[in-house]
Amino acid sequence: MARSAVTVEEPVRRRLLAEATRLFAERGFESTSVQEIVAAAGVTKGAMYHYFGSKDDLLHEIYGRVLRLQMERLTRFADAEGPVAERLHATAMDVVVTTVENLDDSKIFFRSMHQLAPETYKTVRAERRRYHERFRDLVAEGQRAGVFREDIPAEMVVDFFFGSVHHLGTWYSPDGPLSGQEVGRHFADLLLGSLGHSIS
Amino acid sequence: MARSAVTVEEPVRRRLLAEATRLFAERGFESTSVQEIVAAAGVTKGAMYHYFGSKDDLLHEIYGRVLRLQMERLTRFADAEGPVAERLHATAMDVVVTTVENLDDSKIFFRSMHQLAPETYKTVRAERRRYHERFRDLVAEGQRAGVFREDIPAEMVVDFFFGSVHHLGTWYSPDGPLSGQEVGRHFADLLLGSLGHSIS
Amino acid sequence: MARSAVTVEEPVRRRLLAEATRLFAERGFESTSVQEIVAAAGVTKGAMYHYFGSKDDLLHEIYGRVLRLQMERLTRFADAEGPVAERLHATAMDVVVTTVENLDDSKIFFRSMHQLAPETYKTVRAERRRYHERFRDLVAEGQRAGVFREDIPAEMVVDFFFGSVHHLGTWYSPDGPLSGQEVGRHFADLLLGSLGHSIS
Amino acid sequence: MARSAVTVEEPVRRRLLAEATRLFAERGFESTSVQEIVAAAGVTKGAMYHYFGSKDDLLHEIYGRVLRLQMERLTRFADAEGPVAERLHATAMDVVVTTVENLDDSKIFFRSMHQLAPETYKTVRAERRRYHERFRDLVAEGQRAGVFREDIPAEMVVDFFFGSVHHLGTWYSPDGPLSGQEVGRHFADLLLGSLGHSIS
DNA sequence: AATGAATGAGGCTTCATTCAT
DNA sequence: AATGAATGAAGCCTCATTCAT
Repeated sequence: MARSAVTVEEPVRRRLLAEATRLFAERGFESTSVQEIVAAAGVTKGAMYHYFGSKDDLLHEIYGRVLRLQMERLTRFADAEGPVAERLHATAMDVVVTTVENLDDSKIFFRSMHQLAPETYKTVRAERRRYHERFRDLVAEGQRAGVFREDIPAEMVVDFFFGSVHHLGTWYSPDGPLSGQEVGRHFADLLLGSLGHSIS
Repeated sequence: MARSAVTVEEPVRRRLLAEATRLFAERGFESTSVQEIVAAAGVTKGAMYHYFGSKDDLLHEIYGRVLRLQMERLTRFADAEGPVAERLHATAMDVVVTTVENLDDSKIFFRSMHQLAPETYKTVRAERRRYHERFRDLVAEGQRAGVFREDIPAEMVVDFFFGSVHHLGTWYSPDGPLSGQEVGRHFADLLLGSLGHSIS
Repeated sequence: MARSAVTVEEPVRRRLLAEATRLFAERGFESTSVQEIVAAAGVTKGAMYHYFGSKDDLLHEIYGRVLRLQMERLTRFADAEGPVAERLHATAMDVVVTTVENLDDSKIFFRSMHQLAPETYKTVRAERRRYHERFRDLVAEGQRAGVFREDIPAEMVVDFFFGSVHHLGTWYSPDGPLSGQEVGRHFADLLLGSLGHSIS
Repeated sequence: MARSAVTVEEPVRRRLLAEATRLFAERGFESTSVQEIVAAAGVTKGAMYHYFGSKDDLLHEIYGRVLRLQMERLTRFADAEGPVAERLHATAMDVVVTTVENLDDSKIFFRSMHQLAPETYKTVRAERRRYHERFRDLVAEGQRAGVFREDIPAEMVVDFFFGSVHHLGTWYSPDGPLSGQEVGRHFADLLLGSLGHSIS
């Protein structure tokens, strides 16, 4: 079964990550066995340990992918042109849309964070903090510009908002009546409103 | 073995619940072994299985306690006298204060919900829904009264706010600079603000 | 709740033995827990350990009762008057009838014998041997008298017959079409027939 | 690790089945721990659970092997040529010889049947019934042919005889004075005699 | 005569991981 | 690149029994 030498992708590796993500989201990291993952991916344990050093490693890679994606999107929107209120609104919307489009990742994120090895845990926390800081800077920028209320610490506004976003995994369903865009708009409106600014 | 009338020792059952709560919050339900729980409570496994049918049962009882407490507090504040905006503000503050006072319970709540037996899971979801509904009614009442913006579904406002509350377990620390009251005030302000109303 | 000082029976003890017999027959000695027995008898563990030294002791008492009953019946029939063939036939019938009337005892007998403490086990085996020997003597008596074939050791005839009797617990049901008397007659006929003698 | 071509070591699976059979026969299914089985087979528990789904599964496989063997032998003898009385005699002898050659299987059969999962239990009962029916057909054939007495249901004759056979495990010892052949001849003689027919 | 809390040993099973091939 | 047999540690739970009352 010869493969093209050019388009060498690693379907096995990708399948393993995909199934692991799905299963971790569905039943949690601790309640998912390596056996279940490899069975879902249609391979054997040996194959998994060929591509990943451990079950923890799988989780670690998922976190890496999520963090990279989130940061990339956030940066793109936050660094755009335009008034800060509009940028924050657009960014908040995109955060929700991205989360909804990768709901499994979101479900895994906080629920399984503690299962990471201490080293990895620290790295993820730090990366996540940078993510929050970029968002916080946007809020602070608006406060300094006088378009947002200043009596609430920007840091807390961020925790307030991202709490809501993280919670999406608990109630949002793509089969429900609302699209990610719609939820995003509402959430962004609520955020701007809570900052004493109305954009829409 | 007569008991000292003064040092009424904590009953075993209570100690088990307390230690289980602490450990589940600290490292998760799945990552906490029964052995660790009974060791922390200073009893043997047999004693635990005398009081609780299973490890799941322990978790179940914790949920029962949490739900009862939350509902009781919410009802008390929501049913008070006064303008709806003030009642919502006070209720929101109390939700935060209660959560912060029982941060371990909060950490356990969403993270370990999926480990409940399907039957129990349903019961907990239903009870939690009733809780949300009572809060939502307050928001809807204000919308009908014309004091809150009406272009966002009350249901979504509730999910938005409780997401933030649930997230507290992730970042709030009683040793930090802010008291539960302070965070509560900020959160309530943000909530009211997001509804287009300013109370403080 | 004063009791008559005269008719002091011990209903608890009796209930415990009865329920234990039923449960041991139904699911085996090892698969029946003390908890199940006392629950069925409507008492607590403490009560059971008041009357019986151990779970093994319960089993032991059941064996004692069975052995006593069997030996008593066998002796009565074997020692009666009349031709040996008639006595063997009547005895064999009675063995079957008695077994069928106490089918639970029969189910327990061989299945749980190995669970007895070595000491008790020996005693039961010895008592059972005496039982067999009395039956064997009857066969041998008939062989010496020339009414039974002599080319098969009496001992083996006894094992052959009691195997069939013990097996009753596996297939006989009091709700089935045959009474214990009927099965007894057939079995006795088969036994006599196998000895080359026809009585009915 | 190349294998010597001479001492082809018993595969782990086979060793486990062999030791389990021996131990179940010796002390019963419930009183034999998985630990004892794997220790006897010289492997670890993990190895056992690699080959068998559970302790019950081990028992199930033993039953499968026994049933297959019994049916195969019975069919071969029952379907042979010759007068029905001779065929029944030969078959009965072979049943005894086979039982004695696999005495451990026989000891396990009835004693541990109840420990099988309900599903498996039914299957085994059904298979066993087919086995009995083949034997019963032989008896009925002789009755219709007029060579066996007809006043006792063939079904009962079968239960009578197989009771004796099953009981062998209780008293027969390969170290005793009688060979399996000898016991088989006696048992077959007794069976034929009980049917009013003398063959030897 | 009887309770019920508590023990401690042991039972079955799961699981992440390794290793020779 | 991938297999699958095997390990060893750990997990949850059951159970006969004891003991103070």
